Amino acid sequence: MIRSNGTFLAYIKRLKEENKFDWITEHHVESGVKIITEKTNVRSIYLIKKGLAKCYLTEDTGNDFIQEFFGQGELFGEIELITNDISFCTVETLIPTTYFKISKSGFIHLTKNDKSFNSLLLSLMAHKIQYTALRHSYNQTHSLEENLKRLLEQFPDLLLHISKNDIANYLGITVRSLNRVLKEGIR
Amino acid sequence: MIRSNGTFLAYIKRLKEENKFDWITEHHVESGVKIITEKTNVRSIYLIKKGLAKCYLTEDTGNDFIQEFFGQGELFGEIELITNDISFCTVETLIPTTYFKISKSGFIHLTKNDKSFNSLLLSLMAHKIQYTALRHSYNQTHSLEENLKRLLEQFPDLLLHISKNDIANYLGITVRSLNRVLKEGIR
DNA sequence: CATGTAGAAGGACATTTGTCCGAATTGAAT
DNA sequence: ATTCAATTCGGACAAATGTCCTTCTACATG
Repeated sequence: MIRSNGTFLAYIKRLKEENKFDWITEHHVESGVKIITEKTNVRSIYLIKKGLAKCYLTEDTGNDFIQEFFGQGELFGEIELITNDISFCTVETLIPTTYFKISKSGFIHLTKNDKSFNSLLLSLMAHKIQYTALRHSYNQTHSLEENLKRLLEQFPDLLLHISKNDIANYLGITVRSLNRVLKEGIR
Repeated sequence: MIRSNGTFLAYIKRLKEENKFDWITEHHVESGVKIITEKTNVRSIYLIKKGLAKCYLTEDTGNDFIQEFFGQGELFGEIELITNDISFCTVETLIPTTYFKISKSGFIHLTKNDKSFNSLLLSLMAHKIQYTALRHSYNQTHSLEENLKRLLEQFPDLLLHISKNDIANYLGITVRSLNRVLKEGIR
């Protein structure tokens, strides 16, 4: 659910502090800002220093599917730069958020010339694939009640930060169903 | 659904033909063979030259979740080698299948010293992430009927190769529901 | 304080999907 | 062709989930 990655963040922080590369910049935005928009070009990679954002796709049905919530240390934009595609999702902040931004040329330079960076990137992507597979497997083979229970155990204060609508979209259900299960009680 | 990747396969074929590395071997197995087993160590990466396999997880409920069907050119095992974890899925052939196998040390050598390989690997993993996100997004926001319709349009002879049980597990439904929708007719 | 508005909650009913089980079908063996 | 076992299919009902809409609540504004 709320993804985070300490090692990668520490590495980028160090790169920036060493001031080797002026193409690493730091930014701060308020809640509700779209850092990346679906179906537009992506020109940089982004790394959350502090904050929370939702990564979602809007389908032709009008429904949103929340892929993941991004927390501290989460990287995004790299997929689009590698595949050379327009973005397949929107990343929107849920609370005031600080992030690092690395330009496309900077990113390409790092992947080609910085072996540590390259290996951290591979690791990060491999974990994304693994994590996603495990999540969808669990969600698809368990009841809504079990899925929600697991989620609340992992993130007890989930409901404080994230609206019910977003949680429902993350689980692929309606708010009505979410309320029902919350009411009936998590046993 | 049936994933395939031409560029990567061609690259590995060439590597093998040039005979530079004796740690690329070719294997053939019958239908129903598990190339990788869940929760065991992975010692190599595997690349399908010709054939078809299913990649699935078995949950504590006893239900299987089929992550993906692997066709020609599909790579697997790389995630586990990168994250240094035991396997999170089982890969089992559905028809007689030929595949290449590259040892862990060979794989690590390639990622570190072969820039073309490294870049093909990054691209392949990025596409896996993108593809998976789009698939689950679609499946979660559309009706069973629409999901099945889309699947059959993409793979008209799906039912010839893959059992209904596997298709149901891929879609996260029961065979009963699958039959119902097939019967009611895809409009 | 009164009023309006937006969002949250839940009742009532419709629809979808699952469970259970018996009927139909297939294929192998005699 | 007949029998048997294994598999597939689908009917009937149960349970889960969605849709629609009303009520409730909180908060902003005149």
